[in-house]
Amino acid sequence: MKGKGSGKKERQNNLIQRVKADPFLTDEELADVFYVSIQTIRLDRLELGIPELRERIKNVAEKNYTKVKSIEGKEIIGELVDLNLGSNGISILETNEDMAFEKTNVVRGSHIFAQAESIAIAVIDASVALIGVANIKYKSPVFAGDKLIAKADVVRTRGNKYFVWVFIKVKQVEVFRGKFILVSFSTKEEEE
Amino acid sequence: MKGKGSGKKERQNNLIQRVKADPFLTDEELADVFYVSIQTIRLDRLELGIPELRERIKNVAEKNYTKVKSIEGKEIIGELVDLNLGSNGISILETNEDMAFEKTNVVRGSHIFAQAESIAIAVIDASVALIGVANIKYKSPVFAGDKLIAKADVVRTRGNKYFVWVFIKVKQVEVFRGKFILVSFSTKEEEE
DNA sequence: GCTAATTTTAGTACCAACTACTAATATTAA
DNA sequence: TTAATATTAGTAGTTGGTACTAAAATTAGC
Repeated sequence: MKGKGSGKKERQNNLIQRVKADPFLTDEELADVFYVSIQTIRLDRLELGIPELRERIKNVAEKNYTKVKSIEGKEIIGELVDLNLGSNGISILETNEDMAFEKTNVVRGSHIFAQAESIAIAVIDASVALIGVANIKYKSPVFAGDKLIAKADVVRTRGNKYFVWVFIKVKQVEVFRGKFILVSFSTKEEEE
Repeated sequence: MKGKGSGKKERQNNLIQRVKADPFLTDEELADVFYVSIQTIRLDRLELGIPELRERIKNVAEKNYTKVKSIEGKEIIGELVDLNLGSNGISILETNEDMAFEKTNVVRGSHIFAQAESIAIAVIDASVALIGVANIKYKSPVFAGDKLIAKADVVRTRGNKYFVWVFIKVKQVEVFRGKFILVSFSTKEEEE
């Protein structure tokens, strides 16, 4: 056996890793990496079902194109399953490992907060709403993959202030509760 | 003049819009859209400095590749500019319109919360930290483009509980304050 | 209306990064 | 040493282009 990690199997395993780590490598570059010919790389890709460079790039572009939008562009975090304006609402958020800390797989608090904030804003019957105060408590850690069910209830309204309670549960177990005081702005035009 | 929005200028303006809206269109498809030849589309792209399909896809892929990571993969939100473990820390977060509500340009509370949570976790000297309770207040709205400066101070430590205050300011004006009670887990191996 | 300028098409050669295929050469195993 | 497996070489064809030349169509100016 030769110096590198020779042998077909090893090379193919490494190839999978390489391509996953950097999908922007051409067959030629990969051939250089593994000290084999382009043809060998192509045979490997064929056997492993790895698409060609352009396909890979396209996949990354397409996946992320919608992904980015759904993360930062969405006005509501989680899926709204029930909503009675001015009264209550329910939203569901499926968590995944991208939302969690690498080491522990525990979902970052901000994602849970985002769902809660989002449903709280959605439930009040005002065009523009902002959080004034929030009093929140994380009761137990949420792990990647957990399905979060958030219930929001408007408990009081006073002028442009709304008091909303939000409870989030995972499999009937409460993992978060928060009291939000939302303030709705009158849409005053352009004030610098 | 013909039916569609004929004229070079109009077509080119529309072309810019089209390509921006969907970067995955080939010259051929664009030619069909505007009822002109492929050559015309290519001249237009040349004049407008619009790169070819593959370049566009690559750009989307590359931009989002790092972008997605920086949004959801990052362990710390904002840039850590000062950190004294167990005592205090400062982070800076540049906001943009992606973080804000479309209508009002007001930055979503969850982003501010995320910065605060993140610096609070960073500042305590424990490998794994989770929020137990947070008592927070948004003092005035933050607009897209504002630079958020977050200061965290550990005010008390009791067993595995840490009490951290976080203040966030925009141009010396306080926009957020929050009291976090963080709980550090002893890294118990694999408990299902 | 007629010429000149502009715009649009057509057509060719060439490129990158492939696929799909055939065939030869190395390497390894029995 | 022969058979099986793995690797390399080489050709033709594909997509979605660039870069270029040249002809045809359209429009503007007078």
